[in-house]
Amino acid sequence: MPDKSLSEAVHRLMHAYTHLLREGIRKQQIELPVTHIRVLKGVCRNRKATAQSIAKRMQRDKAQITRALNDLIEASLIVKADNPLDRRSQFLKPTPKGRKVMARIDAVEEWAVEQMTTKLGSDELTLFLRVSQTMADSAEQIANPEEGES
Amino acid sequence: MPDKSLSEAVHRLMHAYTHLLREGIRKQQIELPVTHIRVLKGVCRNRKATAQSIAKRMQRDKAQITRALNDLIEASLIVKADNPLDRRSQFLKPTPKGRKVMARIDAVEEWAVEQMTTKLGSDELTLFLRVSQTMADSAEQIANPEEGES
DNA sequence: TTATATGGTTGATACTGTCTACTAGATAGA
DNA sequence: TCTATCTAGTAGACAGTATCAACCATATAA
Repeated sequence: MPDKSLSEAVHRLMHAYTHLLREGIRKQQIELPVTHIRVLKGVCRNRKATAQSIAKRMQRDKAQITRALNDLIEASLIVKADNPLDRRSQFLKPTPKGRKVMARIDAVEEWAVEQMTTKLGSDELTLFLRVSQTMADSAEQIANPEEGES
Repeated sequence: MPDKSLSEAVHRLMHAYTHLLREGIRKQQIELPVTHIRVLKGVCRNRKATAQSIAKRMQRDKAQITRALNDLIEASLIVKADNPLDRRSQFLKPTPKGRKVMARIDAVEEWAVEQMTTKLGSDELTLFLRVSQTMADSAEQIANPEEGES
């Protein structure tokens, strides 16, 4: 039973992946920490993204999201637009510059994934993804026992 | 091609797992951050563990390890013993108290893994582990292109 | 003996995650 | 309407994680 090693495997994988990603990002001269990149991705992927929706999607504290958004705005990568439905909140959308950076980040990420998966078959990768999702689902259900799913 | 989702999957899994683990640790009234636990594990698992060997095994900065070790010593969970082979370094070993805490941590980790893997077959889990190792290996090879293996 | 390398420590700093309190606006109920 | 309560976003504070550079003591090579 490889119980114990699961913990180490996840940590190691996460660490290795983050490093690889940062390496690629550094080479592309993109000056953003990984979290900011994930937030930017959230903004680019969803029309009508709000701070709240991104926080929910990423399962992160909204304070953290706000700070990342501020940095992204500071860097002119995204802008806020009024949300006519709720004056407390604003829609977020990438600037042209933001889209360009996003495209370069996508390329880097693709490269990183490629580096990591060269030795794997696509069936293995698919199963890996499915298993990760299942495990994350289970873990989240224990942690926040709501969202009845059965 | 589920390229993009690999990144999110790894992040999500890591986050979910860390939370689950911390939840279990908290319930057990163990007052240690996850990194310290991993270091303690390193000390317990290897006779003749040194700061250096643990840093290497965990692929973490030795400064981080030193600080974690200091906290563990402070908490009387481990002790240093002279290393007769090299007076600069010391062997690390758990105290009886440290072993007891380690046992409880093992139980928590087992529980966490169980929670996450109830919906999975052991074959899926095995493959998952193998795939993670392979990906981490590949990523590390890009990042530190040494340890020639071909 | 001198130069260099290594194990470990310390300081500084950046990134990540979380909690609390707060504001401004939304919403439901009396 | 007025009031209580809720929610979106912000700001402060702090813990945890990761990394880099300088340093000391010892080891090792030249």
